[in-house]
Amino acid sequence: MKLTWDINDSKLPQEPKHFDDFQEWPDDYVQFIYSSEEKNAQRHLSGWAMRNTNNHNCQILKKSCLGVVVCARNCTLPEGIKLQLRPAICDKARQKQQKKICPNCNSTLELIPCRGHSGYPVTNFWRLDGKAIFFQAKGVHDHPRPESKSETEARRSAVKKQMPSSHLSQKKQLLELEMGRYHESDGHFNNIHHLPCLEGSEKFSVVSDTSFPIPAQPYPSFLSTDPYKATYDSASFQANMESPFQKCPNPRIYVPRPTCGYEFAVPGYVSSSSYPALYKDLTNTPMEADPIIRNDPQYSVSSLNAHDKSLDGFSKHHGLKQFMGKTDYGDKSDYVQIQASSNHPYYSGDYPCRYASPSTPAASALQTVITTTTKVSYQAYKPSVVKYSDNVCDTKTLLNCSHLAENHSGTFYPGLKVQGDWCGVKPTLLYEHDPTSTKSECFEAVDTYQYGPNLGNNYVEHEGQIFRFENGE
DNA sequence: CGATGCGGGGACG
DNA sequence: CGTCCCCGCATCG
Repeated sequence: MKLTWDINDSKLPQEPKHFDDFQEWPDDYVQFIYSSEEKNAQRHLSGWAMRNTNNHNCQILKKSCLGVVVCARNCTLPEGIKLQLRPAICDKARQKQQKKICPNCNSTLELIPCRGHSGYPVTNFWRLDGKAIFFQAKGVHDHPRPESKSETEARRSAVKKQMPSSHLSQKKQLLELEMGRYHESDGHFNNIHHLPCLEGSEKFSVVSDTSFPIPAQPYPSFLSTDPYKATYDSASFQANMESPFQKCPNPRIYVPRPTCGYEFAVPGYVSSSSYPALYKDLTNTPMEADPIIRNDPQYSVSSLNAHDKSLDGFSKHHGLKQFMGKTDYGDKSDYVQIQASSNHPYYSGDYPCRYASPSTPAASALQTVITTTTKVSYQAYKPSVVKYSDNVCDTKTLLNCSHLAENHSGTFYPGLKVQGDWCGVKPTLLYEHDPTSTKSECFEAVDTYQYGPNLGNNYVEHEGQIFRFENGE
């Protein structure tokens, strides 16, 4: 169906039978047709950092991928995670961004350009035609996913709020605290409960790990209430869910060798504001082994925004589950594509070198990644070899954790309130509560990115994940 | 401050 | 020409 048209065709399919659900992380040579009502599509949004490219064709909007910003030393954060920041779209801002230092090792940050399309950046094309928005992507991202736009925005908003009161010393303290806690909590959902909200309410967003297949989940009915936001979230949500499966093939691309560890990709972004984001590995197995960081989108949990996640959590709480189901068709298409792409010749070469760190021992079961709003996203991986089916298995394993998650919900949730907007919808909400005010401080002084776990977010995410599992079951 | 779009221009093939 | 990229301008949140 999707190959029946090309973005450059003089005439595109009229009145498509159905519209695709918004895909936050399109990858590979894929095409989608969104409803002109879809806000994310209207805004030409993408999880990838895409910048406008002049193609001298006002009918077709072309955007090219900026890649991802990582630590020049490719250092591994305490938990085996790596920074994967979203490149600023604005050239000027990007240059500034690259002058900042890695919060973990103080080395410089590095922009990994995207060369997934015949050596050129992956390109995305958008074209509005009647009631449909045609989307076409060309190329396979040869780099890890950066933090999603929503995560970035959440981080910023959080920063703004907190900045006023933040102090460096406090920030540092917070950071330390988080780290310590982080360690303590290794890997268990339960731990999450224990985690204090370091950041302040605002900053952290938790990212769940999307590595496993996520069954369709019901969406909160309220989503429908706010079409716009709801759609957005749902879209991203779906994307996240789908991505894991779809992209499984890609893992190889990023990480050539099969490893069994968990990988965590944590984009922590802390530029001026630092939010420590705490993330935990939900899996039972801690990441003690060195987790290899992979860039695989699939694995990256980051794809899910805190919002999304929170959304999930909410949905659960609310008992709205219907929504999830809808993601399906998108998945299918993706899945197919993925398979096709699995063999991509691209990247495999460089990427590994750049990104691949020592492989980590395989972790076992579940992996959850929690990210701060800021953007730390953890990615847990399974062995690179993992396939969809494998993921499924994991999922099952993970299911065990569901109860944990629920506990979380009970525990934390209350604390986290959903204020006017949905957490899922708006990142800011997440931040608003911060149980521990102290943490919220961000360090600005150095412009480093911090990462830390966020309780609220974590909570949400966990739930979301749990949810997923349940559904899957 | 940045994200986005737009569009002129230059460099290449 | 077509493809890419750079740059400035403008709008908007």
